[in-house]
Amino acid sequence: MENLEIARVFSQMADLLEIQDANPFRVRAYRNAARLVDGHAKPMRKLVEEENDLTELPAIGKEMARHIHELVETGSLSALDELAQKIPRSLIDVIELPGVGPKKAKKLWKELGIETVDELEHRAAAGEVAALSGFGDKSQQKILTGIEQFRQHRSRFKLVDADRLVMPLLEYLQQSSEVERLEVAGSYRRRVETVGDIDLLAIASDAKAVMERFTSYPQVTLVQMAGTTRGRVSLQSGLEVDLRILTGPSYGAAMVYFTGSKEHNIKLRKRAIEQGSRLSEYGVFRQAGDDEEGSAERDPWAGEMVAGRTEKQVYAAMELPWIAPELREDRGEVEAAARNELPVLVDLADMKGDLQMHSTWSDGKNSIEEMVVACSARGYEYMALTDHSKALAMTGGLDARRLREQWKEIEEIQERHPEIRILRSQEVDILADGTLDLEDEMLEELDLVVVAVHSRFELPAAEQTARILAALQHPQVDILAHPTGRLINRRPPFEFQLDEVLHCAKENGVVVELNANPTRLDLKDTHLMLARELGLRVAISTDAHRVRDLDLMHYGVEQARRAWLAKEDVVNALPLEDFLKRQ
DNA sequence: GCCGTTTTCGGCCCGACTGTTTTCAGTCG
Repeated sequence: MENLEIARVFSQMADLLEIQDANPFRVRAYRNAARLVDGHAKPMRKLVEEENDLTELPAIGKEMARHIHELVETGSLSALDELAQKIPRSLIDVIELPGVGPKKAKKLWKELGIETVDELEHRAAAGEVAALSGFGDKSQQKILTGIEQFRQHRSRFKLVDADRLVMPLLEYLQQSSEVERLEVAGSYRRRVETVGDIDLLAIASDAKAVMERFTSYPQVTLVQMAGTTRGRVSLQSGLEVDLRILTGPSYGAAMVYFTGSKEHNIKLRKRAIEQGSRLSEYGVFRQAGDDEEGSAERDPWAGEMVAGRTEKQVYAAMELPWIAPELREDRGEVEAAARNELPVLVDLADMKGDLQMHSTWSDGKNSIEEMVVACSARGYEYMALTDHSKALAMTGGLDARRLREQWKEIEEIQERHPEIRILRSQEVDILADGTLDLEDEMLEELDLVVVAVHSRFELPAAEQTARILAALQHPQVDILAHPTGRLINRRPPFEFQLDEVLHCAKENGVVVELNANPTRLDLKDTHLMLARELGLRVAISTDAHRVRDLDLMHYGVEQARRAWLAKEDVVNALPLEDFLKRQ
């Protein structure tokens, strides 16, 4: 059983426990464990095999460790099965619906016998839900609308798609003279590879007017809420957008709060409490002289406000340096900040070259010279031309003869463009048996050998792993491209042992790629963190198939930042001289 | 269920909005 599946079991436990009205902290423990397991680069299966003490992991105690052992060894969890005897598992889908949480799901089930989304839809359509106490016409309608949306848009939005949807909305809002400041926060600002919704923050001279403009954006299909400081709408695309309107003195605190992650916020708030303060989206408040436990008065402005206007001030009030949004995942960044040991993250401006791109020689849309001119215009010192190898016939992959022809053209173009070094390269297919799709004598003449899997994704994990390991041990190989083969929201990674591959890459001096294409982002952040711990270097490459794809580099850099990578960790942040010397 | 510079017990983040409420619970982020 893989980490993702173990994580799923833990979230199901959490959901069912919540419906059962269990201790909310017990519920959270399962959610924390799910998150840890999902984000852990090394398979739990492996940790169990190697007889590691799982309770060493954060969020994993005795009980969770037992659960993981059971899941790895039997493929199921008796605790979940027992719980599912009492509460139907299908209610998990029901609590995903907007406006329905554990309490209401339980009520629907106990009083109307509803166990599934389908049943809920029928009964709501028949008007039976509105008759239930605690529900009403509006709740019933919201449930029906929610079910419709639930069916249409089940997956999260790729960051690049969110970018395309957010830009015009920002432009629309900024046309209003009442908007003084407007920014996107949330997972979008943390540059998470996919986003569930969009969080906007604004300072406005007239909050009501701005909220009205927001809810009347032409793309809005549903206004979920529209208060004086907070609104939420759904767009035609299915994307949900939150708008929070606030005042200057709280802007920085709200940015922190709304940027998240939730786990990062919780860590910060705990720190504030330890220091005798309180952190909310309004600011950092020094708690007024321990006025009795019973200060049940829920005044968000209670105490002396010590920070709030800028993020920097908020962090400083907690004796921390400012933390880059990409790091705010509670993966040790608060602790590192407290020790003043935050990494200096790689930046787009650090990039000195692009190490994967295609031309019309295979499946690219632009000529070599067009790509060269474009790379040069981006200030790069070098670039690698990596057209496909012959096994990928559909892309017009190059055999040895055509590759030699291509080198002649490269030579001519190189003479016309001395300002940039054109590296002779190829994206060589790793064949099913682990051999490479180009003769050794040709490989030796290349400046850079990039290898990748493009076929037989369905091989059993052991074979797939062996295949890649064999390729990495070839002495000419420099870079392993898009190592997991995943396409976000479209194709899962193929099954193999990533940690073994990373170790092997380390031993053989192979660099792993971070493919910057926003549909790939492969390796992903947690994998890259593991690579970094192993001391592997990373190549951030666009895999451009046309000139404009070269501009996708920033998605790769953002992902690298999420993995704590500094420019020293990135080979194509090296100046040309050093890059050439590295091998 | 997890966790520990005061702790192996007793904590565990904070607030807005909605709907159906005669004063607030539930949901959400």
